[in-house]
Formats: sequence, structure tokens, C-alpha cells
Amino acid sequence: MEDVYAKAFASADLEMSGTRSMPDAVYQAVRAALLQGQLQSGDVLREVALASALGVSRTPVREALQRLIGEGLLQTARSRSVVVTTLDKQQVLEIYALREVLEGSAAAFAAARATEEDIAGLWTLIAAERPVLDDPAALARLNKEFHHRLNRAAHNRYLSAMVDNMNNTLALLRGTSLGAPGRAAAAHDEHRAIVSAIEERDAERAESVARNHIRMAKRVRMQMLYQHN
Amino acid sequence: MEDVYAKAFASADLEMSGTRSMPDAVYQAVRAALLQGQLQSGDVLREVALASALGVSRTPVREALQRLIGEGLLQTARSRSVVVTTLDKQQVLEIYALREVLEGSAAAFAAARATEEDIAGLWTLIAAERPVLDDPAALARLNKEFHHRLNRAAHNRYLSAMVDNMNNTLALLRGTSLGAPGRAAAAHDEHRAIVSAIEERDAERAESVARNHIRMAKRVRMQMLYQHN
DNA sequence: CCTTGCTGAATTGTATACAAAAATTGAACG
DNA sequence: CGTTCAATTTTTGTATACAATTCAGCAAGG
Repeated sequence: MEDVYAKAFASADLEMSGTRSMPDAVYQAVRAALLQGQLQSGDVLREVALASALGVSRTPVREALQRLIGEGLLQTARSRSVVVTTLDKQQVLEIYALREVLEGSAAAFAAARATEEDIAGLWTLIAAERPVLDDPAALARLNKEFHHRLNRAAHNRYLSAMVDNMNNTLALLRGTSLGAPGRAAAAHDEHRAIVSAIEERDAERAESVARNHIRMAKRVRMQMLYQHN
Repeated sequence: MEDVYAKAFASADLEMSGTRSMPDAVYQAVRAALLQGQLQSGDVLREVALASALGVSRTPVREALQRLIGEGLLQTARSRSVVVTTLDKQQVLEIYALREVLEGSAAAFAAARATEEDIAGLWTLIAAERPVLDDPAALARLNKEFHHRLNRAAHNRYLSAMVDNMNNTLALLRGTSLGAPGRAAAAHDEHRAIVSAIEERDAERAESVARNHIRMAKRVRMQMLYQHN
């Protein structure tokens, strides 16, 4: 009875604070377990096990799982069972291709629409990166927050939702590209270039450097995953 | 007892053919009613009414509604009730801004990756437009199919899903911009320009004309909705 | 005439019972 | 030793019961 949930939801006693509904609390808990890697590609999620681990009935669990399936973090196997999504090489390439488009546009939009507060917040995050450039885990957290805030600075909720979704899906891949030698410093510089362009309201340059940033991340990622391209 | 479901699901006896599950059949039925305008922005969807209209219990209905909420076609009001999404002007602008990015990229990708069959299919659809240029309803159907096929020709499933989702959301707005004087013929020409660029494998031009096509559609739509810009 | 608060009806949220489907086990057989 | 099939168990799908919440109508008071 090797129970994956014991480990994934050990201390997670359903933070109902800040969440309106019970399915939402389950959603948050499972999502966190996915993004933090406590659940990995291919892992099966069983309704009763999840329900008892979280102290609710199957009904809200099912709703939460459905939602995560809709977002692409989970998928149904042909036997009805729900598993953590596995991305093949082609899917990873498609996601990065789209991410380049979306984050490039987000940067361009941000150059036109970001508020001074948006820009100040981005600089603060970049400053926070410097002391942890050799701590991939801490840097990954900051990096995620940086991209989230950058996308929000575009002030287009549909765009933000889509980019966040793409980035969450990529989080299913184990490890972070920021651990590769020299990548941390390079990413830090690229972040600065993006925010500089936004600050100068240069949409064209913002898009260009943002796209370049994603291409670099893709290159490192593909090397880590498949040792080529 | 003014029942909106009687009209929306009168003859819809749950096409379970071609759909794997019951919630999926409900999803298809509600989605069709939404896209065909039998349900309009603000309409409330009640679980028991829907369930009895479709001859199932509330459980699969709830799953279908959750899915449609996730896609943005439905939304929950603060009182827990589920209503058809209402888009305000700002949301429409954001969707068109994103659509310009996405369909532009789709056209650019298609220029690189479309198969000969993809291109032939697009020409066939364009040819089918000509005889119905003065029938907005028929043209709208063909137009939807054209954009769907164009996006698929990009061969990026995430991009396709996102564009389709944006277009479905826009379908919640009543009427079609293709009814505006001269718009049908113009859109027809723009479609030809897009496919020509793709056929010539000119990604830059494909993106440019596709973006222009969306901008034109936006302009007409905003005029229809708000009588300006 | 408008507001406020109460009561009953309607509606959604959650749990659970039961049915259907899938997975597993183990025994028989090659 | 491996394969196949049947019986058992597990797991998911659907319906339904019950609880909690929200809504509607109406009466009393300002």
C-alpha cells in the first residue's frame, strides 16, 4: 500500500481560508502538489484516496480534478483513471513555440500599458534575484513570480491566463533550466533587458528580448531533456 | 414558468453517438446552445431544469457546467448561480488584442508547417464562401470553419485550443460582423490573401495579413456594439 | 411609498448508495 | 514457466438524499 498521497498531502489540511469553496480548496491543494513536484507525470490520482486524505467526499474532489484536466495539468487515461499529464517532446516544443509568442506579446503590451508600480515591482523582483543566483530552487520561485508579474503588466487577463497556464504545464517537467551552468546569470540579464525595454516604452525591443529569453530557456530545457537542439 | 430550456434543448435528445461520456454529451448540448445563440449572455442555467430537459441527473450536468465555466463561456454569479458569460467592452478589446496575436502567429506557423492538404482545404472553404456572400448566417458558419482549419494548419495543438476558445467566447456576442455592408466581400478577400501567403510559405506576410484581418473584424464589431472605434 | 425583516420555496453544495466498468488475483491448462 | 479465463476486488460513473444557502413574497414599520 505505497500511498503517494500520504507524502503529497501530509500536512495539507485544506486551507479553506482565502478560498470560497471546498472544490476550490481541493483544487489548490492538488495544484500545489503538482507544481511543487510532489506528484509527477504518470502518477495516478484516485478519488477515494484523495478524498480521505483531504477529509472530504468524492464529489468536490471530482470537481477539482475536472478543472485540472481542463487546464491540462491532469489527463484521463483510456481506462478512465486520472493521471498527471506526461508531455512528449513534440508537446514541449509546441508549448515553447507558443510561449515565445505569448510572452513576447505580453512584453510588448506591457511596454504600452504597464503602470509605474508594475515596473517598480519587476525591478524589485530582479533585485531579489541577485543574492540567490546560485540557489536554483529559490531562483526558480522568483523566476516564476517575475514571469507572472510581467504577464500581468500587459493588462490583458486572457493573455495572462494563457501564459500562466503554459508555464504551469511546463512545471510538470522535472528540474529547472536555471540550474544549468551560467543560465542563472544569463536569465537575470535577460530579465533586466526586458524590464528596461518596457520602462523605455519600447514595445518592439521588449517583444524581441522577451522572445529571445524564451528561446534561450527552450534551448537549455531541450538540452536537459533530450541532449540536443 | 417561462422556460428557456424548452426552446434551447427541444429536440436535443443527447447525441450520445460520438461522445464518450454522459457529461461530455451534456457539454456538447449546452455548448451548441450557447454558440448558436439559443442561450444568451446573462441567462441562468439551473441544474435541475437542465438535467430533466436532457434526461440525466444533476451530477453529469454539474460536470459539464464546470467545464464550460473553465472555458469562460459560463460564469458563476456571486450567488452561486451559473449564468452565460457577459463580456464588457474592455473584455472584448482584450480578446481581440489577443486574437490578433494568436491568429497572426497561427498564420505564420501555418506558412511554415501547413501540409498541401491543409492548404487545399482552405481554398475549398474560400470557394464555398463566394456563392453565399450575401447570406450572413451561412457565411458565418463557413467563416468559423475557415478560422478553425487555419488555426489547425499551424500544427500547434495548444495554439489551436486557445484560438478556438477565444473565438467561441466572441460567439457570445450577438450577431455577426459579416452582416455589415461590404464586410463579407472584404473578409473573403482577406481570407484569400492569408491563404495565398501561406501557400507561398511567406510567414511574415501571412502574419501581417492575418493580423490585419482581425483588426478589421474588430473595428466592425466595435462599431456594431458601441458605435465607435 | 419605500425599506426592513421574516417565512417558505427553490437552488445549490456535499455526501453517499448503488451500478457499471476496469483491474487484479489465482487457478487451470498448455 | 507462461497464458488464459473467471471470480473477486477496486475504482469510477450516476443518481439521489440531505444539508446549507439563497431567493421571493409579503407584512409591518418608518
